[in-house]
Amino acid sequence: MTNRVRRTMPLLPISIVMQLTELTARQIRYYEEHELIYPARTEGNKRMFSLDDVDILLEIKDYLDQGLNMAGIRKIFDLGLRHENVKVEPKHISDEELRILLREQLKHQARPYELGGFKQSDLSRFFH
DNA sequence: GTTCTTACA
DNA sequence: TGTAAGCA
Repeated sequence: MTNRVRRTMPLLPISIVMQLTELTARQIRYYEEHELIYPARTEGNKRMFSLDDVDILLEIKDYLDQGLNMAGIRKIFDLGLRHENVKVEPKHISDEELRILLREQLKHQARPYELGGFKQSDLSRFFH
């Protein structure tokens, strides 16, 4: 079984995802509504989330903590700035790729300081 | 008991 | 976003 299948396989009910991400059911459904995640459905119409979904939700939570609203988050995803992690095996990452990854990581970790004190309304200006 | 949709504050 | 109603 490929890793991709493992990550995209719908396995988790919303209750588990809530604990894993510390997001409310309302929020999780809201992000699905905005097409940031695409959970599968059971015969009984229950949502089933994949590990990829959880990963994306955790990333969304990061942006939320940084004060971004839906508009800002959507912009980041649409722009393809998403941290599409673990897509490559660590062994196959070249030194150059590793430098780029670390640079991106530092860039994002630095964001809280750069944006400290700003309110959601302020931040949204950069994503309108 | 849990999740779903819809709707209101 | 939280919460409540009415279902499945």
